[in-house]
Amino acid sequence: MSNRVRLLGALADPTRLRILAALRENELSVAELQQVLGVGQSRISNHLSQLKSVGLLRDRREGQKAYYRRAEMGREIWSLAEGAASELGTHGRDG
Amino acid sequence: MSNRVRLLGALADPTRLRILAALRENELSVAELQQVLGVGQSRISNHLSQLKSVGLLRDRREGQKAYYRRAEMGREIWSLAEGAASELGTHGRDG
DNA sequence: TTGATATATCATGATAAGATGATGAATGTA
DNA sequence: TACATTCATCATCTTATCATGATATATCAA
Repeated sequence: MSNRVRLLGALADPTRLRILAALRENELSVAELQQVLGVGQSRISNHLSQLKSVGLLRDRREGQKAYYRRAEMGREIWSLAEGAASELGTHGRDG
Repeated sequence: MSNRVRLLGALADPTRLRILAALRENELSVAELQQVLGVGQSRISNHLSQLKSVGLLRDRREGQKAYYRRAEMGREIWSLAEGAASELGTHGRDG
């Protein structure tokens, strides 16, 4: 599948949009994202992996922790992601 | 699911991106889209239905024919859709 | 070494998405 | 009326996606 199609697919999920929104200002570790989003560890980790694989996130290892942050992306992308994320409840299961 | 998430999901498919690209300038009937994309009728019709349901397309009936055209949308959306569509071969099965 | 913590990955099951072929409804024409 | 055309919808199958729980890997501390 083409990269941009995969990128669009990565954006089309409430959990991933919430992750991206949570990382708007700061990088966060996986455990911190678990806290913020209230979802399980493997679930977070898998979504992070997908977001990283399409280039939306980067990570940084520090000891046991992995910190994730937004990658450099065109404004269009973040604008769209934030618009979509804003339609989701901050803790809503879905959207 | 939230409307914007559904919209992003609608964009995350090669066939739908090719439909949107084909409708860049003119409206087209379902049969014309079949010709242009080289895919079956029910497949086109289902994708058109989904694109319409998320607000990306509008349709117009004229006799037996149904003409589809792009709806009014923020430039971000079309820019993203066209960028993604440009990564797909004009007749490629996938991407 | 042992044990705790943080994260990734694997296996499974449930649900959703997409493709296809068949059928149905509406329109047009002879 | 009968038949063709255009499109939508339905049933089915296959494949992909997502959530969950279990296990594996890596780091750190005692």
